[in-house]
Amino acid sequence: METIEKLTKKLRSHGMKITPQRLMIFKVLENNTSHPSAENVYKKVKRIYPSVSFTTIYKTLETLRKLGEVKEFTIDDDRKHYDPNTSIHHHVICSTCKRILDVFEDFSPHVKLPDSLEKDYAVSGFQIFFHGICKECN
Amino acid sequence: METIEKLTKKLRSHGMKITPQRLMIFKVLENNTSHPSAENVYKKVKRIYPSVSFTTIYKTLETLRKLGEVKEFTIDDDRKHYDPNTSIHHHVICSTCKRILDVFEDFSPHVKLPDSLEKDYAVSGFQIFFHGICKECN
DNA sequence: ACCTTAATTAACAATCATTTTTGTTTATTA
DNA sequence: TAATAAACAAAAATGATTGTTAATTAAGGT
Repeated sequence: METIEKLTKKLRSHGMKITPQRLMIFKVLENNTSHPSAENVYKKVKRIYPSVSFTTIYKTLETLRKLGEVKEFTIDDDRKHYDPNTSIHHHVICSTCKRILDVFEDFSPHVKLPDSLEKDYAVSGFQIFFHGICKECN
Repeated sequence: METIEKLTKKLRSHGMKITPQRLMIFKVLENNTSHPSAENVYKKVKRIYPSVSFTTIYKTLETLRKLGEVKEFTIDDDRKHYDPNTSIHHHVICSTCKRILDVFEDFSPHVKLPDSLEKDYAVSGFQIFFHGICKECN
């Protein structure tokens, strides 16, 4: 995701409007490496903007996806997750704590994969997801 | 000038807005063959829209000119006149009553020109103006 | 040249028109 | 049952327009 400044320019250039709701959602996402679901975003935004609606979260995330500012993916359950880092990389979900971690190169140093790696070749939007066990849970 | 309906569409397609002031000015101009000055338009609009400002008249006439909806010309004094008929034609000003009349062909049947025609070859924006005497004044 | 006067334009804050966005409610999907 | 989308009226965002005031331009008169 671009900086919020550039993002607002992008909105303008597309005839879209800059609203406090959107700015809050941008702030929650920027530099966010936790791969939040819509609900995660909703709860965080709600803290500082209590009247925000869930529908607005959905719509804004869809807007960001269309603008190419976030990647959308499904990995653990039936909910969508959002990643403001749009560079090509893969994800590993920890079988124990269910945290989702980024794998940028072969295997990220932050992630410890078990020897008997259970590769799950679910392909979704050119992204491959792995199941593993993270450092903290090992 | 186009019909008001088409004109509003043209405004829209240019990202311009339809305001009551503009609609009044359009109505005053449509099918108007009196070649009004800005002041003429102002006075007519003011009757039904008393709070309208002179500046708005000027700006709207300039807008219409830019959109190619009126022809602007000067003929008698130092004031500009506006003609919603944008087809190519000439104008005759009556030396006596100062009315401006259209000359579409060689000489319009509506205009009686004196034998000793004093042609005034003032060229302004591809229009040629003549001085003559109209039927009523002859 | 200078002064008046009238026509037109410029600057700019306040208002308006219009489209987008929001949020409620209701549907759909899995 | 939970997650997401659709529909639509109400609200907000925003750029265009308006109107006030002040500046400019141009012509004529003294």
